Amino acid sequence: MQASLKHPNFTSAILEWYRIHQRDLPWRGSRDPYAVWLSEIIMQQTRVAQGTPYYRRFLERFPEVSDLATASEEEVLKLWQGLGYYSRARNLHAAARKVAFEWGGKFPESYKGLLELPGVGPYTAAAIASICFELPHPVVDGNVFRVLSRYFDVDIPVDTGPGRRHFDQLAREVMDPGQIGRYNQALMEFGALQCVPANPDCASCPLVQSCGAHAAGTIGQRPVKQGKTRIRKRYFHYVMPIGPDLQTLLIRRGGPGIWQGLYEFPLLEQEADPTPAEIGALITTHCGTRTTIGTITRFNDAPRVHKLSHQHLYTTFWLARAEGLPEGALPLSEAEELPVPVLIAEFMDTVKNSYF
DNA sequence: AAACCGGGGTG
DNA sequence: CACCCAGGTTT
Repeated sequence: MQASLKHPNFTSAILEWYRIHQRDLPWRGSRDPYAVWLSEIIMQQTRVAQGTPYYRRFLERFPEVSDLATASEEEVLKLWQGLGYYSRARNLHAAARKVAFEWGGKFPESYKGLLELPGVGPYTAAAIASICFELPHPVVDGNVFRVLSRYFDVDIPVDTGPGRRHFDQLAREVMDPGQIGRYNQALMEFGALQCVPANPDCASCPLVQSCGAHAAGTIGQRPVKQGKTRIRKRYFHYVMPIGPDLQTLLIRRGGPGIWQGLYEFPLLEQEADPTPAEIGALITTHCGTRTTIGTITRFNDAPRVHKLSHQHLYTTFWLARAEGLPEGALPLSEAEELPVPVLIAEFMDTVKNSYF
């Protein structure tokens, strides 16, 4: 078994561990750039268990990159709904169009070329280049940061420029260029299953005897991160207009900010409860002066807290009887065809079951 | 360099 | 509750 020059022990142990413990994932074994790219974008900052159903649905609906390229962005976002980080979906669509319409349906076969795809950064380019084309680029993801920072007991923060450069170099030194695709997947799999973030089972680890952090007792402090993420509180008041024929209105959210391209009900962002006049003005803004508001009822007594990574959304839903809604108004059944945030999808479900 | 971007799982 | 997840883009 060939291995890296500088740390053959580490490299061969990872590969041997992988031979025994690797999971049977749907995209594993494929060297088709489209399938590998799709899996990598979906799995960015996403657990395998959460992303796998999406991967299957995308590949079934879009068997080839041309199918994805000719679809509407709205359909792509709808299929992405619930997975989060929706810029991934918009970039996925844009990248597919680039491959299909500018590059003749063929993915770039170099690291630099792959980086030109929107949504493809250093990690994803290295993953595709190594898995599909056996190009000697080490992947450096969250798993790799953790495994290397522990094995070499590195206390340089991983989320800094110097840290990034240090771990890139380290990853390069321990890689096996002779089977780079397999090795990259092995290292990530090792991080995902063996060298886990909390309470790793070091007793069963094949590298325990040479692990720096284990010897130093610093396993729980690796990797070092400096990032401090403050959570912002926001107060949303969604007003769902309901016409005489139970039609409603959804608005496409623009940028910048969360949920770009997704649909939501007319929104007032303020802490205090909106007055009937404010709700009327909101509806007028979106529907024009021909629309009139009838009874307004508060749907949820206490604000529903929707938690994102960096924001807590304290949300109240209001139902507003309305007449003279514009042409764009939709029956609820059609509204469900549009891509919406999970918060809105859950509300629409509740309304359907309790109100009508 | 730092901020921003989702939703869900886990201890 | 804090942390993390097969990260990338924008400012």
